[in-house]
Amino acid sequence: MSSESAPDLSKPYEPREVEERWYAFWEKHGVFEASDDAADARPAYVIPMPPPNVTGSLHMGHAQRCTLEDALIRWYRMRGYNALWQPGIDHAGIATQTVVERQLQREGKTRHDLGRAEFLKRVWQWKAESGGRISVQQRVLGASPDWRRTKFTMDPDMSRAVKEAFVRLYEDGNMYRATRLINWCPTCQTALSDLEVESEEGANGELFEFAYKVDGEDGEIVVATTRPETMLGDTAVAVHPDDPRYTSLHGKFLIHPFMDRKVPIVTDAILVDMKFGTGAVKVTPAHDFNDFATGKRHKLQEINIFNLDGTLNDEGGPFKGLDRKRARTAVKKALDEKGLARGTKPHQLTLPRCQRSGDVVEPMISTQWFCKMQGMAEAAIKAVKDGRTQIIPEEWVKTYDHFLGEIQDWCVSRQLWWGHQIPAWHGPNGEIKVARERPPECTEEAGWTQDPDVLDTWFSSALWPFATLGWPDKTPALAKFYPTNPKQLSDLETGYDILFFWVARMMMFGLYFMKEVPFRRVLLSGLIVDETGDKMSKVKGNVIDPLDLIHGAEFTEIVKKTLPGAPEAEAMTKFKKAYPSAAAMGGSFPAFGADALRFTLATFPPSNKRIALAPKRLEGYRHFVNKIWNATRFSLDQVKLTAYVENPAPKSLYARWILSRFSNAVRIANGGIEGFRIDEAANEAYRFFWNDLCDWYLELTKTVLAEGSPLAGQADDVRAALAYVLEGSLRLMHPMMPYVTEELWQRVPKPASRKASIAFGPYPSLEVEGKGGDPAAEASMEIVQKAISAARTIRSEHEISPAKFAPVEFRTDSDALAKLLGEVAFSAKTLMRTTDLPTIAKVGGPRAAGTVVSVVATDAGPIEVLVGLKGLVDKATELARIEREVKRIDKDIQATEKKLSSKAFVEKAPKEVVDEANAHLSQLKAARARLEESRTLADEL
RNA sequence: GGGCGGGUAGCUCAGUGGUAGAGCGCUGGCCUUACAAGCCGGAUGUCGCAGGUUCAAAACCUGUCCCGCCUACCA
Repeated sequence: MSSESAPDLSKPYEPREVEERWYAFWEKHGVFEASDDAADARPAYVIPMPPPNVTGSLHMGHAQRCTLEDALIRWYRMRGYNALWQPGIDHAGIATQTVVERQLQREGKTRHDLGRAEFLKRVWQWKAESGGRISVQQRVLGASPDWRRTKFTMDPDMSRAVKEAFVRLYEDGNMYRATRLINWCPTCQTALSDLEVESEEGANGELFEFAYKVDGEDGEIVVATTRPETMLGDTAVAVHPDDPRYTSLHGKFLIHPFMDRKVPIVTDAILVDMKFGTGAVKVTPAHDFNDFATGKRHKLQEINIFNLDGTLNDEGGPFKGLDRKRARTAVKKALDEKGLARGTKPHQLTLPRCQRSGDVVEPMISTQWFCKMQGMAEAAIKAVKDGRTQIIPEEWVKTYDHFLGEIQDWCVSRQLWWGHQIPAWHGPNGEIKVARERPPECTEEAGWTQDPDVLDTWFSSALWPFATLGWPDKTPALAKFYPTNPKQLSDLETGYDILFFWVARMMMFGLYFMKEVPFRRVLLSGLIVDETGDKMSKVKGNVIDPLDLIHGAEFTEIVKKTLPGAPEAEAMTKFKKAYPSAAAMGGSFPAFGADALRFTLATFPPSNKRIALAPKRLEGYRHFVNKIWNATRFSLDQVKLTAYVENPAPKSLYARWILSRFSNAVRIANGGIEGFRIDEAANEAYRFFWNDLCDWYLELTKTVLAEGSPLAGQADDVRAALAYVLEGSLRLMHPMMPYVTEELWQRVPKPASRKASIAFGPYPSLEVEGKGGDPAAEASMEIVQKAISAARTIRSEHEISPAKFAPVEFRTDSDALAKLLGEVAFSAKTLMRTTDLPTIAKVGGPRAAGTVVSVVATDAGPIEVLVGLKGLVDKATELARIEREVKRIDKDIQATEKKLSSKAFVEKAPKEVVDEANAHLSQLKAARARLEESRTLADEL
């Protein structure tokens, strides 16, 4: 790295150039590469990356995945693991097909005009041109997967795995074809799995009532429905067997008003709730899940009234050709004209909608492929119960168990063209053969055709953890990275929203095909929402592109993307409403940089289900990045760090203290990342670096290194510790902030044993950096900090200008404390801004006129911090302050006395709690006495 | 309807039995020569509500209200 290309440290941190440069460097040095080599003795660790959709472009969810997974993978890598982050892209069946169909639409064509083969060519062409843009964007975030191993779920080897899996399931009797009621999306024209149906709650609908006339006699039965058009497919009306209102009608028939058929009255205690509505239910077995079951119980006819596009077919009689919505109106009108309508009531209903198209899903009878789930689900539940896979946070275990406990068979076939075509061949006489390759006897000439359907996108996703490693072949990668023994670490990190879609299915298939769980831990995190807590969606215009946060963007540019086509003013209003803190930033986002974005995303605990993205928060962490930048500059330029000292063993307090604080930070950070509490690691790094290192240590360093400092003898200690801690801090933060840490780490003094990149580690460890806790140094420094803070507070409260210097005195009866304060007096002088070195005296001596006292309680006894106010502060202000103080203390005294007067407390509470309370009380009383004294002294101001 | 989670400072959230915390915001003072993207101070809470257990509850128990999310076929 030539120094010419590196940015000038004296300027504020500019992320973009730095980020691009280091990413290229990492790729060049093969930082991300994992090894399959059986001879490689390093322990293995793997994270299968949730493959983003090929149609996708980077959104905040991806940024969150990248951040958390990259932090984990870098941490393991730095600790010497053979760490594989397996990247990939998902072919995203429906989504991709829709995109390309829309493209065709603009050319005035449909996929049917092209034919299957041509259409698929177009999709592949599209994929080659615009698919996978996302992996470029992931690089911007600093993601470090082993790109050489990128898999696309439609790659030939993935297809082979899919076929293998399907055939094995079929051969084992777990994949079967059946005709039953399934969820059908008329827009996508395909079957859907239960999971792909979303229910929209609280839609305002109505309950329409109408009458069926009884056949052969007077009388009628009134039924209620939210979907009047389905009455065209009614093949029964059900009543409760015990309902006295209808006893006389049992076994009789009703006249269908539009169709030439009689509708039987059946009794069914399962379907019918006597108390609801009229107690009579119309039964449409072909278009309602309950009715379907009822139909099976009573052997009712199943009449499908819809075409695949949702229009009425021949069974719709006079209404044939109408779509569902218009048919509803027409049927109601026709019933009314026949005098059968019996009014409507408002009714709240939940609409099942297709996850992709948003169209209302229609239950249809259809022949599909199903995968048996129950056995696999039980195994998957057991694996978590056994602890073979741990779900973190644990609260999700219940949800996981609940879902798998009630799971239905998985409808895996889709009537699409884009996807893995089902490896089954249909013969001329209805025979079916399932095979890895077309069986030789199943020729087209002999009338055999391959099943036209493709598999649910999630089918290939479910094979991801082992298919990407070469399964069904026994590859070295599979042996090394699939966690067949508990020592092979493997984590699956993702949003909880795909726990069922993906995680549970991987668990089931992993156990089924590999006989062992696909990962040792499942790490679930929350969903990123806008600043007001709303889900990000195109409609709401609140989607933020992570790249705009990283590189900066004008709001006018952003809103063109959030609500394309909408008037700018409207889009801007929505955007600013969704992000109030952005609105306060003016007209644009500055370039926050990838590190700031990552750090922000890293600070949310996984228990946080909704992560509100506040641009203001990013700003705070951008400041932090800059703080690191400046602190490093100061260390290099001012402190003149040139040498690195391994295992420093300083004698002086400050150096001992910062090493101890650092070791504490190292322990917390390691514990945090290990337990998937990256937020704890990030917060501790932030706190340590800013508060301990910058606010205290670097300030103290200045006093040690000041010209003519009596502390000059500590200079070597202080420098050695700083070099050690600074280099270590950068490594500590690298998993969360890869770029700035690399940029700075390259410049700081470091041991010769370090490799070319900070990414190679080592990560600060419990054994090295984390072992040096120094409780004595921490205790001493705490006292010093408290004493200095006390003086500062007094100065501030009395509004003594920093330009003016005040006399300060420390008083203590403890020799140890006196010694300590004597040692740090010179530093304290600067930090408290006093004219002369603070004097050290015994408690109880005479106090100068106009002196205010603050007491710092320590284990070795109290330290009184005396600040002379004479000539600096006016008397009235001082007296008023004393009054306020007296009031506060009196209140505290009362409360404490009351507590101590309680017999129960004194007798039952642990001794140390009682002692503490007593100590507290005596301190309060002493403080009270000093205040009285101060009042007298104030008179002399 | 069932399940899960949450209600703590203005905001976003930590905090699972011992004197209420952080960041941001607010506020007073400082251009103290690394950083004003900064430094030194300060204020702020009936810890949703009501009971209970306990010497002691934000935390544990019961009830209740509100808010999310997941799930379900009330016609």
